[in-house]
Amino acid sequence: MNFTHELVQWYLVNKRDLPWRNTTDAYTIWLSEIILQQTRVEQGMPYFNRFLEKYPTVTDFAAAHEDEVLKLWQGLGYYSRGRNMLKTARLVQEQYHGVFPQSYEELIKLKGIGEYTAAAIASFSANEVRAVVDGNVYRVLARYYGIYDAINSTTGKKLFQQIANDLINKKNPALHNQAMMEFGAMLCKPKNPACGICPVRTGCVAFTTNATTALPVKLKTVKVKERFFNYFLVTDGNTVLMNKRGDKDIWANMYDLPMVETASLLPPHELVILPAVKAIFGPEVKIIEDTPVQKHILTHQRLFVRMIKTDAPPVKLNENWLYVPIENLPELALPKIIFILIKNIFNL
DNA sequence: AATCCGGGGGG
DNA sequence: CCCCCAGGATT
Repeated sequence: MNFTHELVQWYLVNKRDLPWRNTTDAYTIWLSEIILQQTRVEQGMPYFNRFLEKYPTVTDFAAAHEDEVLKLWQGLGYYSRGRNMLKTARLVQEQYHGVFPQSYEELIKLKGIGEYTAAAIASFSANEVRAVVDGNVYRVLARYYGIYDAINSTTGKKLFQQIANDLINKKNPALHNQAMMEFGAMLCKPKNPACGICPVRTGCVAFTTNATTALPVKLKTVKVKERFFNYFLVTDGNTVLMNKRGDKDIWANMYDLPMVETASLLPPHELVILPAVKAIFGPEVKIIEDTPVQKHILTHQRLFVRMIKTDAPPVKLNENWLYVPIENLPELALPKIIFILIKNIFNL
């Protein structure tokens, strides 16, 4: 038996029972694939179930409001996935009359669908012969063939895609793709791969040359920026002043609070004399409470977040600000760190 | 080609 | 602390 045939045999015995594997409905598969981008199966699973329950068809999804989608997406991260899903659902409703495309050529045109996702939906829903290359496949191929080209270089990506294209089983591409990914996720793991029980280890270059920890090769990690978010809690006990974020920075179109960003961590008494703060609250800002600074880690940023409670209403309201009744706070899509702060303050 | 976009889990 | 996760869009 050859390499890929062995992996399929391994898959048939060892596969997990995942809900999106029991359907060929392109909409359902699309839902799962977007949710699972850069996301572990265990983390995405509850979101998949909630989305499918709330939006059983793409027509239901297309009728949603963006605030509602982002709320449902809350906590999962990479929120552009949710925003792009709504755009795509509406386009599918309008231009495809609610019938989700199944062909790679149509899928690749849609927002939020790249090479991997188009190949995944096309193969799983219609058995189109398209090889998926995700993080698992990169790792399996790099190790088995001993490929040291970086998986995040342009030439590396093309090389791995080409190899995957050459390997794919034309009789059953869906099964082949599932097997490649599941094998990478369950056995040929990033750390401590289970080489001892691997059915293809004798043909694996990484195993026979003791190079599993060195493969795959990935180019430099980007440096992390530190940012300092000083939030202001303005509340009269009934409402809270909230801010709807713009579409440029992190957490696009989600809700947080009025905030002044500083280049370093300032003590409260230095913070309140900043021009940016005075422009909002006037010359005198009374600090009622100051929460401990919390560190919040993102992929490219380290956030230092604090919240200062004041009783004085702002002298000048930003156009993106609105007073929200406290009982309505659970309806807003909040970034994780804001959700935690709000929850602690109002015991929600 | 580089950079940005979250949050969680494992070692 | 560092790396990775069923990646994609933007510049």
